[in-house]
Amino acid sequence: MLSKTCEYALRAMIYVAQNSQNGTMVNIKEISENIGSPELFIGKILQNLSKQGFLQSSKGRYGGFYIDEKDAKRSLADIVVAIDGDKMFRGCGVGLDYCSEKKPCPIHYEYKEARTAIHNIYKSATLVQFKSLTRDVPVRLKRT
Amino acid sequence: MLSKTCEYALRAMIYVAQNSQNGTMVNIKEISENIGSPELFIGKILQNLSKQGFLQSSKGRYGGFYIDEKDAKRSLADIVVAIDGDKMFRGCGVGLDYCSEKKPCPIHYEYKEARTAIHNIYKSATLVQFKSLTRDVPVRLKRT
DNA sequence: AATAATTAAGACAATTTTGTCTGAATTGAA
DNA sequence: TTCAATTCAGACAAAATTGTCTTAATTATT
Ligand code: SF4
Ligand code: SF4
Repeated sequence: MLSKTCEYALRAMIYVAQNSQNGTMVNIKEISENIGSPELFIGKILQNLSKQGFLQSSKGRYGGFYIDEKDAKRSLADIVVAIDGDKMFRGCGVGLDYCSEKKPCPIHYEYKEARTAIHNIYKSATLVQFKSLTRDVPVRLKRT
Repeated sequence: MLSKTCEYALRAMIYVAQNSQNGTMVNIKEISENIGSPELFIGKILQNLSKQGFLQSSKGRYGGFYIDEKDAKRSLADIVVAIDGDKMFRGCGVGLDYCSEKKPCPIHYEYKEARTAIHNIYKSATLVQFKSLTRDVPVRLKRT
């Protein structure tokens, strides 16, 4: 489905969004411990997303990553596309290079519909949603 | 979504099913040319599926692969699971190891539903379906 | 029986993805 | 200012996936 890199990215973004309350930055050690990823690898991933404008970063002591209100409105779909591209949302069910509407295969219409449903789910899911959920029901981002 | 290996496998199985009409075997050269895969690689993949009982093979001159009526009733889902496992059909939307019904994340229920829809599509799609379609509307298995 | 054409098997190789290391740059605090 | 803690950048390394080669076994035809 999603690449491992992309899964780490989603979990990390959710975690950072949840913990970007009062201006304090979240560092990669804390992130990796909480989402169950290699520390330096999630660093690389967030560096990339940071350059693409998905979150803010700060070097030096007490530095780390931060997601402000505006960025928390981004959807999971945006993050997925930024890392894995849109193959998951637009690709073919049996791996062809393009989707042939003219000569569709037996699963084409059903597949396309389901694929669109998945896309809509990721598009309408924002980081804020996960953030606001923190209070009463903490989202589990890691196997315990 | 699916691994490249699995995509090759699906396309090859569809092709072989379509061309297993009158007892003649289909060889890997023909298959690879028609589905756009490396010849020896699809050989390996079909060897594997053959050992798992998804199709028949025969060595020697005029040998190749063959899918009989019974095997053509297998679903695409069976093939996917045989190669990629069931991560696509049962995995989490953000990459956790297990699906937590007790503390679901904001996308859990929608995601689960869509994932099940995808699963049902692959489960109900059989090789025969593609086979019977051959006559009037040939399925395109390769980029032209 | 000899030959040509095919899959089977396992080792090997290339590529992509995932993960690590090292040093530089930056930042806040002492 | 100095120091410690952090991200940044790029090279490097390991692992997984994808693809190839070589030889053997098998089969039908001649
Ligand atoms: S018709 Fe089927 S095989 Fe062809 S592009 Fe669409 S989903 Fe893929
Ligand atoms: S609740 Fe959400 S994050 Fe947790 S396992 Fe289900 S889909 Fe994944």
